[in-house]
Amino acid sequence: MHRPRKEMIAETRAKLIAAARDAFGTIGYAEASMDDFTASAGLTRGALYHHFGDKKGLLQAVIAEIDGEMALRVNEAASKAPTRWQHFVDECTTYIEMALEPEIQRIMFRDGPAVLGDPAQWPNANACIASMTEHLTALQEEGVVVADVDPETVARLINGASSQAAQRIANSKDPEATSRKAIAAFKLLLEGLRRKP
Amino acid sequence: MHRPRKEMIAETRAKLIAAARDAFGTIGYAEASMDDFTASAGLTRGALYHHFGDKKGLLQAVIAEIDGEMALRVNEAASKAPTRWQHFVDECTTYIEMALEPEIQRIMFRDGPAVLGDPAQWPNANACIASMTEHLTALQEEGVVVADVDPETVARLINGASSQAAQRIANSKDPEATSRKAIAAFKLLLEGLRRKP
DNA sequence: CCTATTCGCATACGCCTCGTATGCCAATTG
DNA sequence: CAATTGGCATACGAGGCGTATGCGAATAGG
Repeated sequence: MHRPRKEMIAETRAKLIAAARDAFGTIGYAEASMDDFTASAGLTRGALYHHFGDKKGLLQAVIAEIDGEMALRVNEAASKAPTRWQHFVDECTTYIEMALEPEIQRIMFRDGPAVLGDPAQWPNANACIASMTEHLTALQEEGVVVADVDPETVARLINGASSQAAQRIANSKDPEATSRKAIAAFKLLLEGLRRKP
Repeated sequence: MHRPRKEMIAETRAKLIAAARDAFGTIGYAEASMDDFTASAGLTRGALYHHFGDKKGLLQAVIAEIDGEMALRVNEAASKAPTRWQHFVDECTTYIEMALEPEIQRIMFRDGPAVLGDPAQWPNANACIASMTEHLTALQEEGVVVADVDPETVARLINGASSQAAQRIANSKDPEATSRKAIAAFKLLLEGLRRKP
């Protein structure tokens, strides 16, 4: 092995991110002790500060990783739709479904915004929004969606509604029924975007 | 004065809530030192623990207070609308406008959910949602809004979209323009709720 | 091949914040 | 007027964070 050094560094970073992701996703950012989860990765806080500056920096790295995964999953799930509009709707519902997962909900929709502020201003963590915005723009050009509205604004509104819907479903006593209700209401709101014939 | 005791207690509680509200709303919940803001109210943490149990308990009290104020303001602002649908729309836009205020944004939409969890499960802090839900129900009975959708679910989705919209506006370089775009997109989504003739 | 230097990471220290246990004094009660 | 309640302050211990410091291994230069 010619450069075990670089590999070791990458491995250390990966181990820290994985351990932090697990801790943040389960007990939450505030409750996660840096001493504890670095130890669970066989490291100490020294490595953390060296690579990420502080706890917030590590959270950013975790968020960037999750965001990338979400964008991949959303694109994959929606790519089979027959029409572009359906593709867009699938994208939104997939987004809600992902937001149901405790780890994503906690890190991306709760602790993340609380610690790092407005998600719209996160660096390298808006792949999903970017994708939705693109589709909305294309739909406007095709005349499917009304023209006089800002695509990214709509994407953000949808994003906000999704996270609420997901929280509601996740905390519901009957998640199945709540999910149906939420998705139905969601699709109704989306209908408002379509051009009337 | 026959019972200065009860008055003093109420005053202490009020002072703690006011001091905490100011601290939470400016520097944020996590950064707010209990020693600091109790001292700024001329008290100590002893009083805080006695009345509210812990820091979270005090946050709950602050949230309950703000929620009550928001509900009042929303109802007042929207009560002049000529039609019930317009009333409902005004309610939503007023909600967005309130969410622009840094204190409300920070406490109600960021730190609150991060510390206390799903806002839908907060005790005594859903007056706004309740009001919107009522109006949606009435609109369904009048045939203005499509019937096969759950009012509270819709109200929650709107709530989520509002908070996103507000954050976007607040962090924008041109808040005026961003606000117009957000409100326009928002109204468009609401149109999806109306029954097609 | 040997030396010098870099740097990844651990260790050690002090500060701050929180939660609890304890104590005091004023207001109420009889 | 004595007894008691309870509102609030003080004191203490534990744990988490950030910084300064140190060590050892991998690299680069001769």
